[in-house]
Amino acid sequence: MEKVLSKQAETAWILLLRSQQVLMSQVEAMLKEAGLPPLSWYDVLLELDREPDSGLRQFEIGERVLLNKHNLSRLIDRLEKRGLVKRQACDTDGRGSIVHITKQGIQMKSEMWPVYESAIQKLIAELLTPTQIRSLTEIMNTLLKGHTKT
Amino acid sequence: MEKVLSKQAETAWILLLRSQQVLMSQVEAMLKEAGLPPLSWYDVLLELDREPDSGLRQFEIGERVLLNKHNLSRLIDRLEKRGLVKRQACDTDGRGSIVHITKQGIQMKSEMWPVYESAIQKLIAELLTPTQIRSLTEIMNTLLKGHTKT
DNA sequence: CGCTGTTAGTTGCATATACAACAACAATAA
DNA sequence: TTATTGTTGTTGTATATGCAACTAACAGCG
Repeated sequence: MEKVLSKQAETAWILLLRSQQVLMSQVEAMLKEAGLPPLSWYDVLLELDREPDSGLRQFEIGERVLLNKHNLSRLIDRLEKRGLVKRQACDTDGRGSIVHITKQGIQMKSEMWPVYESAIQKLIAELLTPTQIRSLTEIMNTLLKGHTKT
Repeated sequence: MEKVLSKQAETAWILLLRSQQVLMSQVEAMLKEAGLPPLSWYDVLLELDREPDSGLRQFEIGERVLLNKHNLSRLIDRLEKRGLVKRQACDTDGRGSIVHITKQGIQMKSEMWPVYESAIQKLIAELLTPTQIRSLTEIMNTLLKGHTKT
């Protein structure tokens, strides 16, 4: 039995938490400053834009964006209310709807991307070396894979 | 002028976001399963426990925990309502109060720690090598230092 | 002293999230 | 067919968060 918890791991965890808070709020602030909606909207629009023809069921969006259905249901409401997205009755499954991105949605997505991109540029790309970026990618992949177990 | 944004950095960012979501929800789930309050409570209790005699002003807590005053004000309300914390009028500054941790607060903190610790153990320490943990620490420090500029 | 600007903290309001209960349908088995 | 169970999605409710307006108190200056 090894030491209960290495101080190292705890420190890393705390820093991870803090940086996530800071980075997220920075990105959201940049989007807001540009008069654009929050990041979660972009996530959904991006996924929908990848399937412009077939669209996506809500639960499919939920899987890709890591949102549970409660929130997603209302998030789609908001998107639909602004005309960025539209729901269509699903032929093969009477319960659900298929969500499609609209022209305005595509437009919004393309407006958000430059802001988002420059945020990533400024907050990540400019600060880290290529090696660190690779390392970060690897570490995050490891952490993500770990969670599925249990 | 280099490429606008390396695909690498974008990937790293996405993974960072995803892992944040997953890790946070896992930790919160573990705490909830143990019938314990959310992580933000622990953060505040921890900081207060470091100054058991002098206590802390609210804005000091806010600085350490990265919470803005609006949320903090109500978070302290909730903590106070459960008797984990108590506000005292501040002698030297009539506006504000000094927050102290109570016996029950210390108790709660010590109940939360094992759960929190085992969460970090399981979600971080067990998955990463010591080298990766060091690397993660360094990268997060870099990202955090970066944000203060501008 | 009064005046101004700043800071600490609270509150109202709109919005966002989590959880549970529910309705509608699908899929399977008897 | 009917019954049963699981899945998709919505809604009610409680709670949490962000923002702006507000109060109260500090600090500096005439």
